Amino acid sequence: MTERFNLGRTNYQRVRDIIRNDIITGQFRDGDRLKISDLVGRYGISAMPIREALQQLQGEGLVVMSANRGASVRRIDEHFLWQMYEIRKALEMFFVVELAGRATAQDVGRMRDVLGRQEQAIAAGSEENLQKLDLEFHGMIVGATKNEAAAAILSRTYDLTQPLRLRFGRSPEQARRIPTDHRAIIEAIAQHDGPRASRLISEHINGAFADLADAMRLEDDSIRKGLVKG
Amino acid sequence: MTERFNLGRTNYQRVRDIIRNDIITGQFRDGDRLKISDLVGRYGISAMPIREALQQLQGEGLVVMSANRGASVRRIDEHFLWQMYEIRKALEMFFVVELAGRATAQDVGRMRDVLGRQEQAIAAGSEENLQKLDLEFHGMIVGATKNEAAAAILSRTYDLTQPLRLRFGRSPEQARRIPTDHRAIIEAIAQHDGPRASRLISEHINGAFADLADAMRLEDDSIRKGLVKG
DNA sequence: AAGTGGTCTAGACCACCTT
DNA sequence: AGGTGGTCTAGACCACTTA
Repeated sequence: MTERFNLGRTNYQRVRDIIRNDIITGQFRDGDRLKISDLVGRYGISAMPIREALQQLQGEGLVVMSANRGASVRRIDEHFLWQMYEIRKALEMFFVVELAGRATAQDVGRMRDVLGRQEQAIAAGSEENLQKLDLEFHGMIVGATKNEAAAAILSRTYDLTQPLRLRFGRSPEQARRIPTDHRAIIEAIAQHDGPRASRLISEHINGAFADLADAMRLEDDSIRKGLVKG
Repeated sequence: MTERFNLGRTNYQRVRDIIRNDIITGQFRDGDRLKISDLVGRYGISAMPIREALQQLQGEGLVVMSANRGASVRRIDEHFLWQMYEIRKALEMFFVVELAGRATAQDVGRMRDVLGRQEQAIAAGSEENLQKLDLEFHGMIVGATKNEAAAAILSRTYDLTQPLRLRFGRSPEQARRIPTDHRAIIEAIAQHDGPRASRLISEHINGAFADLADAMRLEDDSIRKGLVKG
């Protein structure tokens, strides 16, 4: 009997999680080719488990594969970004109405707790934690009615936009707006005011999209003017 | 130079499309195990391309895989079905408001055209066509603002519920309700009445869910009483 | 302890691009 | 034609189950 380090995980799962993480944290960027031969060297396993990992990531939308041409990290332009935020609005505006209709004091307490941790993350200047807590907050809204499938879709939209958020950062005013907006949303939920919560969410998400799209356009302009190398 | 039958498609893509189709049309059912060795025999190719096809289908939600235990067709219980219909409501209630705000006569004309073909499909008793046209109608609402990602999500919820619809069929009254509901929705859109369109969509989808869930419960009861073999 | 069936590797194969 | 790199096969390997 030999030691077990394995815990029921297979190579393709491990590699999938590593590649996903490398994409989300910006190690592989937007449009980068993911060549099997490179990845074979990088991870020390053979081609097939890597291909399987890429197939799954394609299913999650992070990676694009085409026949006989291999894989690359999905390129995210402004139109695609806009689509992600529209999907978030659709899901959250709908689910927050349901939540507001039947939120308990405990639900509200949990949301306030996340809010507090967000304020700490901003004080500590941790964009990565802020992003995680933002998904936790919005996930509480969408998953509150035990709709795990909807929560998974929301989470995938975060995976797709997080690389850009990490890359472009956030101004202090933009960061401070997050807990302010969230506090107002929590109040509306606590008062069982679905329509107001829904409207506040919509405005909050519009603002988040505008901030990010502006930052993107700024970089694009810089590249065009040759100020930063592409 | 030899002849080309290939057209740039690879084995894993072909097999993926075949398996997807076999699931959607009910050849493989709800919960069936998909054993690689069976599929190797069935399709005459080796294990790896089949595994890749299954990985992709897992990404689409049709198949569930677990480490060292292989794949099976996702089992769809009432809770999961309910989640799919909630997601549809969230997407369509949101996007129909946008569409109603700026629908042209041409948009409305195209929707009426689909409506006409639905009536023909019902007259012809073709559940499969009816289902396709239903997705086409709802896809026009969600995709109208060029949100291909949202349209893709909607389409996946159809892939997941269609097998049950084909299995349980639909009473004549249930079938007739579809074009009636759709006509009312088109009218609200034509009059640029977003809130009404949104409410009508919500009711329409609630009705569709209730019909299907009832049929499912009926079969479950029959199995429990031993009237039909499981 | 054997059986079943999923997973991984090495290397052949083949599609597509460049010259 | 040659090069690059994605795809496929055969068979070994290994996790998990049943006896």
